[in-house]
Amino acid sequence: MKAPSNGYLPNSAEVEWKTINSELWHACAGPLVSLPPVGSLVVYFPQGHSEQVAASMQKQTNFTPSYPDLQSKLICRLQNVALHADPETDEVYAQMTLQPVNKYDKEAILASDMGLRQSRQPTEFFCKTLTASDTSTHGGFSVPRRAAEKIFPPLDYSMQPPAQELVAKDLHDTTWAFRHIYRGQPKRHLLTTGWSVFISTKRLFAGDSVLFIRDERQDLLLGLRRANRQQPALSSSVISSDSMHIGILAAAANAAANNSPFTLFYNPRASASEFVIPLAQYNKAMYTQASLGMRFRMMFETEESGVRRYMGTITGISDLDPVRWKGSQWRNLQVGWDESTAGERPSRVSLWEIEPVVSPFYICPPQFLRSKFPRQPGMPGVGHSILMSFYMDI
Amino acid sequence: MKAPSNGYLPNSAEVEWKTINSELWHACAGPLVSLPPVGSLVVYFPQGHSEQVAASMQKQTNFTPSYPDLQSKLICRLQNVALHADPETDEVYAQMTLQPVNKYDKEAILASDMGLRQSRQPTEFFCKTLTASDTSTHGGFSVPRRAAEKIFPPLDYSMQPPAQELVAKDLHDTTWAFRHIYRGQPKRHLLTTGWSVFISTKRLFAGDSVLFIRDERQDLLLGLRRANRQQPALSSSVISSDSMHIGILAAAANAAANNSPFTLFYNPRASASEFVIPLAQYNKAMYTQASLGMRFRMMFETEESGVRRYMGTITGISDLDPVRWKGSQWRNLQVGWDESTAGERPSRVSLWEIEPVVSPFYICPPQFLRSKFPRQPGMPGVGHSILMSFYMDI
DNA sequence: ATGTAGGCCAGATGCCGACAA
DNA sequence: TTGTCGGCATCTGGCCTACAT
Repeated sequence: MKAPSNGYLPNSAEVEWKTINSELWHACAGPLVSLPPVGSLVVYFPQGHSEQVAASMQKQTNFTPSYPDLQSKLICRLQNVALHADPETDEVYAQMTLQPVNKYDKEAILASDMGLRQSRQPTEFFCKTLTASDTSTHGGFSVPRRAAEKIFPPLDYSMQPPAQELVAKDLHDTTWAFRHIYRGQPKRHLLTTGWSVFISTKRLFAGDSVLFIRDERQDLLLGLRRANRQQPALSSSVISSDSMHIGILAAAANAAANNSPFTLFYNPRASASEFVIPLAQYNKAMYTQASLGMRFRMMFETEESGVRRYMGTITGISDLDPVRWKGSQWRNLQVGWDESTAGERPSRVSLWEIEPVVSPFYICPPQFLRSKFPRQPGMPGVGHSILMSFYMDI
Repeated sequence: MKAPSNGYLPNSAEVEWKTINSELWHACAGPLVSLPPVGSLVVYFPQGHSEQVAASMQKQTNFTPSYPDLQSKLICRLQNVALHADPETDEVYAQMTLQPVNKYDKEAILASDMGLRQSRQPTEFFCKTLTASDTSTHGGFSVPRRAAEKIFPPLDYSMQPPAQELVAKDLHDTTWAFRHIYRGQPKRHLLTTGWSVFISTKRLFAGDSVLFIRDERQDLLLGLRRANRQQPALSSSVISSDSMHIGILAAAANAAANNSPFTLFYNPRASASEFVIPLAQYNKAMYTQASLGMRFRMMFETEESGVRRYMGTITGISDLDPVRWKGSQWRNLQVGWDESTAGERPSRVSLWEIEPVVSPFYICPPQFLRSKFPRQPGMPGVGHSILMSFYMDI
């Protein structure tokens, strides 16, 4: 599982090898991001983009593109995944090549059994949101005690003061060196020399996060996640995102019509919700009968790169865009949240994002499920086994 | 012709008003950039992009998109133009909405008579390429004498030393203040206080250019043009440019098939050659019979934002991409240049970029022209009048 | 346990004329 | 005419501890 000279790749058998360190990429992408394995089937929901595009396009040009050939979902085979990081911002993104699949044949089911791959969090890492002091020109970086002891090589505490040089590599294989010192009253771990050039070169500010991970070879890797600063109005995202999204819709429509592959870019930290879903995950969700008042849990990322589940209730089921994407399941569930810090959580979610909280009484009998989701020709009857594994997962 | 509070717009009757200062935008775009007026007909040559896309796509994914419905050119009505500037880089670009036109009807000819609009250079402006001293932290900006006397408000030379504060606005309406002082031995104009923050905030380096223009209200405007630095490999341009270009091809193909409008972005300083050509300019070029050995002139931009013509000879006529865009006229002329500083000038150009150098003996009789470019059904016979105006223009 | 402020020194910033191309 | 350098005053950057939360 080891790539020759650049860390190791969890999915190296399936993911094309790139110079990007895959473990660091996933750490930067966050704990909730899991890319489907190459060769699997995925569901691509174009309206995930359309929603955002329509708003900005209408502002800009009073014109909304329409692609009548494009269904609200598109089942594809994932031909290729490549990991990238923007050299300016270190923003991580993935490039996927998708081949539309027309027939819902047996191969589809087999491939769907490849299932989801959990994105393993690196075993040893920490993530800290930068404070004003961390980013000031006046001083260095204050390392949380547990983090320093877990991740950094142990200091020689017989020295006065204990200190060493740390070397870490970022996603572009650029090397950064820091002086790690343990001093002050009370004693603390600090990064001094080298820290300010890192901060200024990467253009980091208070609120952004840095993460250090230690790989199997004890090498230090250094990633970052920028805070979601509001984009300046009429920014380059007009080009790089809107135009891209329009292009994605057009390319998907074209690819579906011609049975040809197309490429899209997935930026996990820019788009809050997935628009490429592993077919297994989608199928699993389709066995859930969503209903008003249904209780569910959903995972969110914490500031320290962990996950936490919040509970909510389905308050409505309706099309997000009844005109252009009627009957689409993309964010068709309106939800309320138990905890009142509401602004942070979305008011609309999709069925495959949530985990229903079920009591045995709420299990729908299989025959009801089949009547709502009739078995496709050539699709073997796997309802029970999937149903079982589904409940076992919860 | 004046917009209420933000400079004036040369094309204000036709170009939608934006918060971008149009005069400064055109100055930054360069003397050779002229946008066609809204409402006119333009020819869109998709392969201008395809050429670049194919190379990078094959590197990335071993997959070249193909859009069989897309002809090598697409006649469109220009519905809208908006001017923008990237807030990070100040790179100027235009956003155009194009409606494909299927019929080559009379309206097309009338619209084509709207002709080209010359991009007027601002009357009072100067452009200087920054030296190492200009960008060093050690000092300020040395203003060329003629430039300072032409553009800046006159100094009070009775002061010792003569000095004043200059205030200028950039494309984002951000205000910059500089101390303008006339001192030294020999005397010279310098910008001191305020200059270094401008340099560092805009991230300018030796080789980049700044330009000061004075508008009709005597206000100073401040633009910049970055040197063509080589892009870092696998940069964000993979997203913002390649994906965009693919999207443009797909969107154009879709729009042509559905007779619907599409939007594209035109970055005049990134793409060396036009891919949106005013129909009048195209038609005019089509009355030129290109032949091996033909002499021509072509305009290029000088470093100081002027233009100069170089002479060359047509050395070959061949398809740029014989497989996918057979018979396309986009850069189908291979050329040699008279002056031997060859590397700077392209080896392939398109017919509408050049000005043939003709002697009376080389004028083709009209009947020959007609046999090569047969009159379209419904297209009135305007050959002679256009032919005349063409030669008069030279 | 860790964020921020004050002290203090070294090195960078930035204004100047000299000189040369 | 204007690019670069040496001289020099000033200010910021950056390492340290103290103190507060």
